[in-house]
Amino acid sequence: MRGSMSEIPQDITHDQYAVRLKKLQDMRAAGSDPFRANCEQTHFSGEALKAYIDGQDYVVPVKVAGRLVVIRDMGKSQFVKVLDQQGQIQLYLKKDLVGDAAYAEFKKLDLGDIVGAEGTLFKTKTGEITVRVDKFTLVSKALRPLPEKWHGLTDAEQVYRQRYLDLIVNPESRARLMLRSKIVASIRSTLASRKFLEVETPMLEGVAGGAAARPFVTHHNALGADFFLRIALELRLKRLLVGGYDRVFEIGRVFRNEGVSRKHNPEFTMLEVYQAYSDFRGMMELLRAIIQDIATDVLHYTHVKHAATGEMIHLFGEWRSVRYFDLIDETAGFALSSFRGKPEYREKAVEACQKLGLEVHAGWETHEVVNEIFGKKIEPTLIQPTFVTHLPKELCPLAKLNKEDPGLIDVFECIIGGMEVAPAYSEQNDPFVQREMFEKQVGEEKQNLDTDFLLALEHGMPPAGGMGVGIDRLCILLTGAESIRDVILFPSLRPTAAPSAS
RNA sequence: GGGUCGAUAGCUCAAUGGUAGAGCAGCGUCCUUUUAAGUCGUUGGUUCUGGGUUCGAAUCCCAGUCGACCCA
Repeated sequence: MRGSMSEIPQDITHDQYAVRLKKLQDMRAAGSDPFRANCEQTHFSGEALKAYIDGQDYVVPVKVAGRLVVIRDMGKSQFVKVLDQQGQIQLYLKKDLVGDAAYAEFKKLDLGDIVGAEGTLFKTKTGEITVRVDKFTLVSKALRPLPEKWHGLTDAEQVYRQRYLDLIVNPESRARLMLRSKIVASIRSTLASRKFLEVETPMLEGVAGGAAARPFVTHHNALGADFFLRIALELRLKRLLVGGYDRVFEIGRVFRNEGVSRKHNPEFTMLEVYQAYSDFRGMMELLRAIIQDIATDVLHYTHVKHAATGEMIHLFGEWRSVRYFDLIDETAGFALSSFRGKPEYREKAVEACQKLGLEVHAGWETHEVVNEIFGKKIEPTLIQPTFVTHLPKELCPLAKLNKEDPGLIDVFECIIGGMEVAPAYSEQNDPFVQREMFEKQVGEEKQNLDTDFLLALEHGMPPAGGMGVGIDRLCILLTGAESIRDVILFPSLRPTAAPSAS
């Protein structure tokens, strides 16, 4: 247990917390408040750096604020750096400029303290634009020390549990997670420019539909009812198509009660977008636009490096489009698809898996056996953006069946960097076909049948293209991250007993 | 759920059964344009937790906690 205000360890030089606490108490005893309610700021660091007029030292006045992350004490002058949202800016203090008393106060500041400073911009003899400080104020005292300045914070657990420390000392984390914000903002702007409405639909659902996944269950006390946390946005957004909102999207959290891995977090962010009077081909164009707008406006790159292979992924130009079964046949080494619908199809599919060294589980449906080839042998090899089309209908019950081949559906899976980034469909709007496919999917578990959604479809839903984009995976891809945890500010971890803050 | 690896000072890391160390941070000193500033001195340890083996355990064994990676 660390010392409270009333109990400071005897030897305060042994404990950085105690040293800082003592300084805080001294300040309070002297009548000054080290935790201010406000602090005037005219410029972020980046704006201040841009405000400097070349050759005009000590002319442009600025007020900046941020956390002290570097202190270089030169005796009667100091160079320090503060960190704010835009990055770092250097401050320069001279004893004869701020006065003896203020200078002595400044010397008592610790790394991690948050200060406000006002002064004028100049360029040091080594060329760094710096604020020459006339006045400074401690606006928040840090009682605990920062992690190491050069190596930063590397302990994965602490990086995730105490993300704020990671953001302070690891610039690459700071930049990567900020990039995520900008990516999401760019998506919103692309969709808004195409007249899509952003909506918010329930996270607490009576039926968790729209995907095949195990939901989290929670309980509403007043209603005396269990709710599921949503696993997809689809069935709600399509009701809005019925309601006459022709272009809608939602960017929101969905929850799946399944394993945790480098590619899976129990809660993750989905973009789902629906456009009436369009179809899955329209979604291809939309997805390209979304990603290419991000590349242009946020990344300022036309290609990104695939983290695992180092291969360059080209985001512009035409994207490859290929039929699911063409890829399957090619990988199997024979025309497996020619056996579709024939009695020996399963046998041939199992044979193909065995040839490829893939394990087949006895309980799998035939389409699952075939999809094992896709998941294990094909998807990981599709590094360049690829639309895989004409999937077997069993893989998705919400898509329109293909006119020429009703065993297939009018959909694409967009694969980039060996990862499924976005599935899109021509949406099923025939209430009879939809009911049949739902019933096949839920089997005996009729309580999972969203009959209210089927009722909505019976009122008529316009033909539409729909698409789901896994925002986290897209960010992994575009930021070159190695794990979903690196693009989520606070990834899910096993709870621990809360460490005492007192 | 299974396997492998990891946890040592505030942070980054050493120490292969025999006195737990270094760098940064901290504390004290010198230094009025520094760039991981420099200089001299110096404090700081429940070696993740609990058992066991041993004359002796950070180190070996068992169990647990948390994390990372791989597999399901």
